[in-house]
Amino acid sequence: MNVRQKPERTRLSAEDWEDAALNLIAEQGVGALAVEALARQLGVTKGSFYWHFRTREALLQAALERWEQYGEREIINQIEALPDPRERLPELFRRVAHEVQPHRVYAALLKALDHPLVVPVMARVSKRRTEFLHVAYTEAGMEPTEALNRARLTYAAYVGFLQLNFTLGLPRLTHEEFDAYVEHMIATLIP
Amino acid sequence: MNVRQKPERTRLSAEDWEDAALNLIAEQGVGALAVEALARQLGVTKGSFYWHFRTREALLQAALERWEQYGEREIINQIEALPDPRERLPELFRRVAHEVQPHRVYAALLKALDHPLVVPVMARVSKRRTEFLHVAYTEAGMEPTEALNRARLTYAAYVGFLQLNFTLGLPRLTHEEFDAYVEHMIATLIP
DNA sequence: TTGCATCCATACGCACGAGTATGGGTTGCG
DNA sequence: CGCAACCCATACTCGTGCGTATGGATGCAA
Repeated sequence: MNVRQKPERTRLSAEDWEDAALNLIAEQGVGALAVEALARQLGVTKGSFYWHFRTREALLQAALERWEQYGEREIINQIEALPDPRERLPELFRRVAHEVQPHRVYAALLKALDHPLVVPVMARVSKRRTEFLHVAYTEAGMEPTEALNRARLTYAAYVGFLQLNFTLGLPRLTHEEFDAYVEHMIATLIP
Repeated sequence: MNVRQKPERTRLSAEDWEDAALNLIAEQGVGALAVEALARQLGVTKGSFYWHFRTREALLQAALERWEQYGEREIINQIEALPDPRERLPELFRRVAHEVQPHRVYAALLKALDHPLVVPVMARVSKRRTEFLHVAYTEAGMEPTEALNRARLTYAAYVGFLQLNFTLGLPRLTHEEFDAYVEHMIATLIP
């Protein structure tokens, strides 16, 4: 029903603008989020935009909220369904490693941590994920204090890898090398 | 009225501009690097700037080169002087953890990885440091392949920690918690 | 069909920051 | 002393991107 492709542009909704904004952020970063550029991409003009949103910041705000809520139902929920707690962490690592697309926005927002609207969102998301890791490590048999530090270390490694390999594109890893790296992470970080 | 209050220096050199640029980058990011803002901070006007540099990009380029060359003689050289290879990695971790200031520019550049001038610099610096870790892990008794992955993991953890705690300011760690985290890193990542 | 809300186009104002033109002041040196 | 080379101030131009004003087009309900 909702056939919204590039050639066939019916009327737009606020959600369409938010999705387009997230795509643009994922590809070119928060700094590249300009209303006229987005309008061109959607096949309309600024007049449309300023009917749906009061300002550019409002769009960013809405897009971030949308992304955060969408992220609620992410891999974490599937992982928690696994019966054996000891299976969860390795499985989490492997899944995260092979789901490339969802991390693009996160990597882009990581580079926009100077923007006031981005900071609280990233703080919440990162906190939530780190806490999940904390619980997972505890359930895997670690004592709480050590589990917390391990969770921080793990998440830092994730974030750093995103920056280095994703954004910086260094080093260029083949599939085999990448898989070996993931297995090395698992062997090193999971007791 | 003597308008020039802060520095005694009445005439500026290109190096003065580059240092000021690096300070501004460390505090407010690459995006905040504006010539008129810098000029105000230095107590002069644009006229001075465009005598020393042809363009804004030229200043950024020069500042990055200056930072990279300054970074050559960093902690790494001191660490290599340690006689016992097994002592080097723990000592490196502890020193890096307590030298806060030199990481500010690196953290800021991490958020500017979409800028064409920043990417090659960061690629070189990160590559150099990772290779140093690779050698260090090898000398500590690891086999080369595992040592390389461990080096990548370690450096990713460093980068991620920078982003999360430095830029995002999360979580707020006390000195004791931070030291405990560092020791946990050492125990986990160093064989 | 009429009337109203929704959605968009066109044309503008305006702030901000990069870069230019040009002249004045300062310093070193013969 | 005097003259360059050097350093900086003032006053512009110009492109870009946000936001506004206003009217036209489209869909839906009565």
